[in-house]
Amino acid sequence: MKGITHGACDYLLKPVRIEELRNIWQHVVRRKFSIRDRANLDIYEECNKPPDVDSDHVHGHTTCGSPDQSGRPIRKRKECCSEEEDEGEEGNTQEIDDPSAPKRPRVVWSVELHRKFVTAVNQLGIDKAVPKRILELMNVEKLTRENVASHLQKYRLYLKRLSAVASQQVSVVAALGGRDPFLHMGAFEGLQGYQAFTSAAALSSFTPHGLLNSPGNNPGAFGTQQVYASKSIQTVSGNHTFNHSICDANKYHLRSPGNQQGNLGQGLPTSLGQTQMQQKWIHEEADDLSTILSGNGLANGGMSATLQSVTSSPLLPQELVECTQVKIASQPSILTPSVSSEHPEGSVGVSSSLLDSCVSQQSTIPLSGFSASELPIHASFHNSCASGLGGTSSVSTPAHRSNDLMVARDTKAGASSFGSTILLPPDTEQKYLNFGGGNSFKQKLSERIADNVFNSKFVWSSAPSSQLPSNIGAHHSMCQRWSSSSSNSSNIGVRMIGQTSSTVSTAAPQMKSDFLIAGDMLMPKNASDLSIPKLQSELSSSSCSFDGLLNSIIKVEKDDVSFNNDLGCGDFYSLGACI
DNA sequence: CAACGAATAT
DNA sequence: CATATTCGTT
Repeated sequence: MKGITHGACDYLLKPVRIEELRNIWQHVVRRKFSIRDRANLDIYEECNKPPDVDSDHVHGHTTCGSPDQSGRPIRKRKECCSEEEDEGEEGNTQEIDDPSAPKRPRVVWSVELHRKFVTAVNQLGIDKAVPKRILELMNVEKLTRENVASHLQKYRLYLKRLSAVASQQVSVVAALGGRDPFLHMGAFEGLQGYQAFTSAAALSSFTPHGLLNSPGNNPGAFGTQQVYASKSIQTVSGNHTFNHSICDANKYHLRSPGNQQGNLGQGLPTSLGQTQMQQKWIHEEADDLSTILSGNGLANGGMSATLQSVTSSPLLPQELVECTQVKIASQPSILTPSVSSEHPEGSVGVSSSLLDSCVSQQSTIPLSGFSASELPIHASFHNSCASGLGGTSSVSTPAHRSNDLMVARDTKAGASSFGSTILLPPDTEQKYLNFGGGNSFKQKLSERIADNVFNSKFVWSSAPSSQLPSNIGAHHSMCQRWSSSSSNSSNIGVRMIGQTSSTVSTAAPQMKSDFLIAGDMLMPKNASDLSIPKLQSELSSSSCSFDGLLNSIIKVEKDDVSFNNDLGCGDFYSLGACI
């Protein structure tokens, strides 16, 4: 049946089904589908798409995002065909055999839609989330169970990947340190760092994505975020919070594990003093995270690992971003001492341990206790680049940042690929996150991260960077840059801690722009969503550096390669670990 | 039979 | 790639 070939451009090559042909034909005829401009577009698509819709939207853009902003995402285009009488008329007749009419337009999982989806999933709990229920919760008109199932499949895949990465990194970390990062550690230092970390992590993990996503998704969110953005750190956390709240508010809360509730989050928010809403979110998130973390040593480890992994993981740029943010965030948290008290040492220990391990490895300078979270990164960088670079004076080199960022950015482009690279750990089976025992952690982490990351399709890549050091040789240079950048970031972080956001903003003006770019990533298709960029840029400014670094690093490592494996110190890992 | 979820097709 | 559809299970 199929063998026919299409005339239209693309189609020429592809064999088309009769049905398809038919549909196309119908469209053409009925709709007077004119070949003109769009002609090139896939006819196929035309067929699928609802005519009206098409007309309205221009291809790519329309896709998803733009709609959301407009208000309603394109959920489904339902009517398209049906309405169109095209098929409809003959409809009855066709019903049976004629698929044409029936053909529904493909569901475009706009941010909005996805948001709903995620929310639903969160509400249900990842384990219980089945298409039918999700569909119910989503309560979207034309969505079908199949649609949801399909999306769920993808989503799960995503989570899995995410977890895999995280686990991997964790393992790596362990390997690197040799010591269990999580298990022990200096309690105290760790505390602050930890808390910071935790909160940051929590926030970051969730937020970052949220940011990216949310902005696109929720216009409202945007505005909010922006508002907060003013303060870098706070902003960051706030943003995150915001995003979440906006987007997922419901979701994340889900169930917090029975564990103690973490105060960390609170501490953060408090310090930040952001809007109630935000705080709320933050708290919640933080709580979740903290809870999770604190809940189990493992969990903690897992968290950190996860976070790290996320950050470091090449997979998602967003993730990277998040990570970055996390770090940033962490600092603020650090500021808040009160929080720490509540948390179990273990958690703290964990974080600290991470840091320590990283630090220890690096000979580089320890920024300061608090920066710990960042430190690791630092260290990692050094390590990775390491061999050659050796002790960098890293800490302060703000100047370069812009360059660094650029690099990072470019890198990112390449980076996108990594994700595939990741291996799934054996454990993977466990739902999605394997690490240690914190189920809650798992969930949350997975959820949040997933949410955010999930959609994001980063487009970073768009920026072709001639500059990119694709080669190993470049690697060194890169490293240096990074290190510098990293150092910068760390510095920033530090400053931030001590000072506040202002510093940050100052420090990384350019970053913003880069960031923006990164921001684009979120919604590749929806240029319209762009609104995000501004905010993001602001928000992320602090994080930007990180992202850039991370990304670049990651990418470099990846691209450059192979080294990673050997020592385990591979840049890649180191990053992950440190980060 | 309905719903799932993985696999596969488009 | 992102979705849709198919297919084998439960």
